[in-house]
Amino acid sequence: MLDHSLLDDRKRQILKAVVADYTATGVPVGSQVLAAKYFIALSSATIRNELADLVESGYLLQPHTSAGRIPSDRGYRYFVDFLMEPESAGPSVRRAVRQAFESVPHDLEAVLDRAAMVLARVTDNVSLVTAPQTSEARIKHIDLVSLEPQSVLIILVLEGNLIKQQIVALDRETSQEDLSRMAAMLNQKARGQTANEVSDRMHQLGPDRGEQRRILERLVESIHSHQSQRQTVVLHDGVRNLLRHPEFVERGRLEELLELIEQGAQLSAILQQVAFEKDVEIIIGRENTESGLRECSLVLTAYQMADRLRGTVGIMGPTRMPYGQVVARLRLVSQATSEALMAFAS
Amino acid sequence: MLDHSLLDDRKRQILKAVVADYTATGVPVGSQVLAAKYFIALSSATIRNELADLVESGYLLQPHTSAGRIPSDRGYRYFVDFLMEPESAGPSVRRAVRQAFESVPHDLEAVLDRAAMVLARVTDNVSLVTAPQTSEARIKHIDLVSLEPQSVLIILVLEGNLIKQQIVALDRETSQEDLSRMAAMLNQKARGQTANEVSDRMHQLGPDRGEQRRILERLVESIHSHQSQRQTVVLHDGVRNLLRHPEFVERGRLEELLELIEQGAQLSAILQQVAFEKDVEIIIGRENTESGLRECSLVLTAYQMADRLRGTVGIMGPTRMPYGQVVARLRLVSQATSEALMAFAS
DNA sequence: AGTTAGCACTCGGCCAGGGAGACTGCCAAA
DNA sequence: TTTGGCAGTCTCCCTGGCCGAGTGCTAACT
Repeated sequence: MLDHSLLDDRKRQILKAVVADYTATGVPVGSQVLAAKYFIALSSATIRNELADLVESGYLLQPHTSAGRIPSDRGYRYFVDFLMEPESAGPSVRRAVRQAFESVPHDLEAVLDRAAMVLARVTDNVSLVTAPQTSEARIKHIDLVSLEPQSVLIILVLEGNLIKQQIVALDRETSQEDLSRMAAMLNQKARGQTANEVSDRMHQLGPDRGEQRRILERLVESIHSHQSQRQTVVLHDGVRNLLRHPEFVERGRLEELLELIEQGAQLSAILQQVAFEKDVEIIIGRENTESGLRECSLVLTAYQMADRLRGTVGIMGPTRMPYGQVVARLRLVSQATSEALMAFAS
Repeated sequence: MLDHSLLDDRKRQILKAVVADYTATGVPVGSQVLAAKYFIALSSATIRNELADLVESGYLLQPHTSAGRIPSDRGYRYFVDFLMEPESAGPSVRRAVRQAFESVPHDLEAVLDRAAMVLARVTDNVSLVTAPQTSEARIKHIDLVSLEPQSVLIILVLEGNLIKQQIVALDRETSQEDLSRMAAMLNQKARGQTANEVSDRMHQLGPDRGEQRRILERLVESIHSHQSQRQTVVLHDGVRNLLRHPEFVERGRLEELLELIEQGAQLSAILQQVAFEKDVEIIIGRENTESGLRECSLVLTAYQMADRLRGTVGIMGPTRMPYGQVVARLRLVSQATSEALMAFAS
């Protein structure tokens, strides 16, 4: 709001026009174009004066002397904070999103895959999706299945019907009956607790409970490993869209970006940090700490799977993007994703 | 073998040298370079004559009059069929592969992810991995878990400890006791059969078995959906490596390729068709039916998870690639993958 | 017959130079 | 404060010419 008062209304209108025109055309926009298309009442000379001011105060940049102006990161920031008008997704987009989720199976990963796909398509950018954070999810059910005499399948059902499984080798043969008994006991003790709580309580027990202890350990490990391991994975789609943007002609930048995307860990860290209280979070250009993202923007929001189960969904694209449209479409996809998940995460 | 006799020994040596030099340098190779680096006993004029012959018979191409020669698809084919010498992976590569699989959890997808990652890294190309084809896998165990009164979790353990799960809504409340009884029955009937067999037998039953029938249906569906749906997904890694190859400067070609990779279905179809009897299958340039792959080569082989459970692993890259090296490293990764899977697929 | 030296020729890559176009900044007038 | 006019600046693009690499051909050589 402090920034807000620094610009008078006409400067705001001009900044808005520059962002609008530049995001639409990709060409630096000059005073004549602005006068002709957006400010018929003003002459190009007047606009030139205002543009010069906006450059001086850091909202615009001029690539070189005889080119038009483009928004700086600061300009985009001002735009999304104060100037952007709320848009809503058009009917064809709504239809595309609806259709994408219509036939998707009742399966977490399938839904998230689909979300990534459709989001990439409707925003023409790279989509990013993380699985829900399970550290705080409560355990709903535990099942132990004997596979071979010394091999047991641990099945864990968490809130939101999130299922995790792991195969564990045992030290000695254990019958299905024994396992069932153990499972019943575990269910009684662990149900309604989070993995962390189980882990804590486990440490309070002595090291003396034999197989049950071992299974318990693996169980907790299963939750955590799934978490620390799967969560470094960021589902993504639409990398092909990057190639279409002229800002990624430079090979090096593109390669750096691709490495970031395929590697996943750093991106995951960023997506995890998204403040869930905010509706949609936008990170523009140099606001990114990651050097590879210096010329990119992220637009992120959360989807909801169950009460405390939330994940992040968003897009990555060049700083020059139609923020209003992207936000509208991201919201739409996020909501559709939540609905698709709620359908079976009850 | 017919082709083999068409080239005399010196032409073969020259073709081999051209392939070797071109794959190493990326620059069309001329008669002088060949004479200096590979055939000190011959003059460049002699080589020129031979090169002209090789161009005429279609093994080499000349990009333009005053450039050197490059291998044609036919030339590469001749090379991999008759001239390529078996290589073996170096110690640093072996170490990298070993380490990659050392800490991988006992989980199918984790192992395949890791395989894709390391394969992309050691071959500097895009890696492609499909999950095993489950249509012929036998059912080992069925488990039914009551989640909510009207919601049941179906767990299916296939050969190779391949686990599939699905949540199904029931028409009326069913207790865990009922479900356990059903599961016991299903186990007796279905164990040792393939999904297809269960499906067939199901159709022989009347439509009158109520919930059990419904569960059975879903069970079969679970196997099939997982199959038809997950199998169109091709795990991949190393797209960033594509950017490093000079043959993909053209934006259009790259985009087409990326779409193929991200879409997955067509690639999946190709990978499924890999003849498992062959050791390593190489598809060069225009031998690909898919138009996007006309300037690419695929090098593919199979990994083994259990007796009848096999999947495909391979790489996609420009036709100009060090085939010998790639084949050696692909074999290594395939073998390591098989071992990592056997460890828990018993 | 196969090989070699020599030579004229062809063709892409690279660089400098110049014209066109776009936009600016500034100044003076309204 | 706004506006018209104008000189100045900078990129883009096209052109022509040079250079080097490599070829094909012919004639001589083994």
